[in-house]
Amino acid sequence: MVSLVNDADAGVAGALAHVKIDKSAGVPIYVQLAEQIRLLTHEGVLRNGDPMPTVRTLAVWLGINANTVSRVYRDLQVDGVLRMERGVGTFVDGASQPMKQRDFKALEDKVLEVIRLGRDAGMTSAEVSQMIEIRWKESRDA
Amino acid sequence: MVSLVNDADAGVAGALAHVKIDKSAGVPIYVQLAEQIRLLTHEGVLRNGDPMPTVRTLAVWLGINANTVSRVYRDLQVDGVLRMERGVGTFVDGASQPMKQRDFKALEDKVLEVIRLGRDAGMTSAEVSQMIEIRWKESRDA
Amino acid sequence: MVSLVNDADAGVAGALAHVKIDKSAGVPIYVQLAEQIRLLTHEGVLRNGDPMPTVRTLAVWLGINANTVSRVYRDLQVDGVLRMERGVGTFVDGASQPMKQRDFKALEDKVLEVIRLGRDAGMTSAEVSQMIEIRWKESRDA
Amino acid sequence: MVSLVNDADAGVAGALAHVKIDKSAGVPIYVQLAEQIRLLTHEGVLRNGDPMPTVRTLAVWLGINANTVSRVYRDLQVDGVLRMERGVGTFVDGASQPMKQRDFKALEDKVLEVIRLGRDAGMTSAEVSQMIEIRWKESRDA
DNA sequence: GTGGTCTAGACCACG
DNA sequence: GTGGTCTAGACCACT
Repeated sequence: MVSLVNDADAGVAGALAHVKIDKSAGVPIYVQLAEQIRLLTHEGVLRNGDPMPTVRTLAVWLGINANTVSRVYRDLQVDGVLRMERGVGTFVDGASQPMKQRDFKALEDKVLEVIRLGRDAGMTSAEVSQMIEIRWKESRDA
Repeated sequence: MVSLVNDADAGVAGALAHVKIDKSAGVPIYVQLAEQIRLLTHEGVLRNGDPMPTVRTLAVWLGINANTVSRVYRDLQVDGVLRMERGVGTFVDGASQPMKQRDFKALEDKVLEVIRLGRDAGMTSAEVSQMIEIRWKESRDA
Repeated sequence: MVSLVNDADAGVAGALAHVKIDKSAGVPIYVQLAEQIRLLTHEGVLRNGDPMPTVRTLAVWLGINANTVSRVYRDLQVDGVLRMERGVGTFVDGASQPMKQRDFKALEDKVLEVIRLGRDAGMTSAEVSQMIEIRWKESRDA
Repeated sequence: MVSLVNDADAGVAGALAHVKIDKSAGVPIYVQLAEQIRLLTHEGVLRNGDPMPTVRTLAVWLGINANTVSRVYRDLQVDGVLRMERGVGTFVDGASQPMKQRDFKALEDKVLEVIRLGRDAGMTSAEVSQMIEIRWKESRDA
């Protein structure tokens, strides 16, 4: 399962294979991609120093435009998550510490339970996401 | 400053007080509102036959444009969640069965745990929402 | 000299008339525009609350693409200089205090002297700008 | 780790020590370098006949790519500022007369005043540079 | 009619 | 071959 496209791409081919873009979702593509990359750093799949695929390569992989990927990389660079070197490539840089594996597992388990409960009740994923957003803000303000 | 203009508005004032709109979120306002209304029907706060506030009233409450509320009502009517009666008002109609209270409580508990774990790891709410979306699709396709 | 294009545009037509874009300069267009807008806020020509021209209008005025203007507005919003309201328009927002008129006059006078001395010596404007950049960093690090 | 590989490098080591490259500036590296070399000729630090460092040496000193230095040397040769002799080296050649020391001092003083005033007003160096560019063109056209 | 997103594609700066 | 900028133009979200 080793990709031989080029060294940079091979490094994270597996990691970024998990990225899924829903073009018909209400959420803009660049937000989906940015948040999923952030998520992979928390998950520990992407770690500081790891090379990211080139803008064009990732665009092809995801079936989106290179400019869109470029915007995401730029936004994440401003945020300190990525570092772009002109003529060289893009690298994971200031990613926050990855979660401990058991913490991430715990989070994932809860997420799957939320999904099961929500789906059983006939909810949509957007509905559950909204529930997260609302409660997130409430508990922050509380 | 409680509005007593008509019974419809008074009827669900409490219920819709929980709706929160984030204008700066990536998610469009009309999606936020629609999904939150859906959520309230699952929660049992909005039940079949309940009168909804008028388009204008809700727009004022939420500080958003009346056209946006109008669109949401229209979408939810197409979806069978609301029923608009010309000259009379808008009512909750084909809402799915509300969840059993203990089921909703269980869901809410899991959601709060997800929020706690995610926030502890330094995640954003959008990041967790993306995690929900991704895992939702994966478990559906599995 | 009052422009009657529309209220928003009229408000700053005079102010933004000073903006000059050099498409063949080494400096990217979006940097030129962003810095010149910033400059106008320091100069006091653009003040908090002032409406900016629409993205498309300014693009036409400057003979550049709307996406380029859009990027500038977005960057300045992130920086807190502008505030964009969807469907409404863009406004000057968190601009720092404009300079006192005599301070600005003093700055402008010095700038004109620098230009005169540089030009007399056969320098290019880019050369003088580099001199500014170098000395700026040196005096900051000192 | 002072290089003594050849006399050319040693000759201007001090002069070129003042060159500063900002990789994250909006201005392309090759423009920064070219203008700074030009500036050093006006300043009188680099004089006709002076040997320049080899392309590779300067690239290492500045931490930039040799191709970039090479391009600058080529551009400056076309411009008549440098002369490249195959197999021998690169020399300052058609540089304009260096400024009289007191003139340069006057320019430098004004520049420092501009920097002080601009910084006090909360400006960025790019903002001041834009001011120079704009006023430069205006006073040229006037 | 506002800003926002996305695309396709050209050309440039840099290594 | 990398990222960066810019353009032209379509379509969408929102007021």
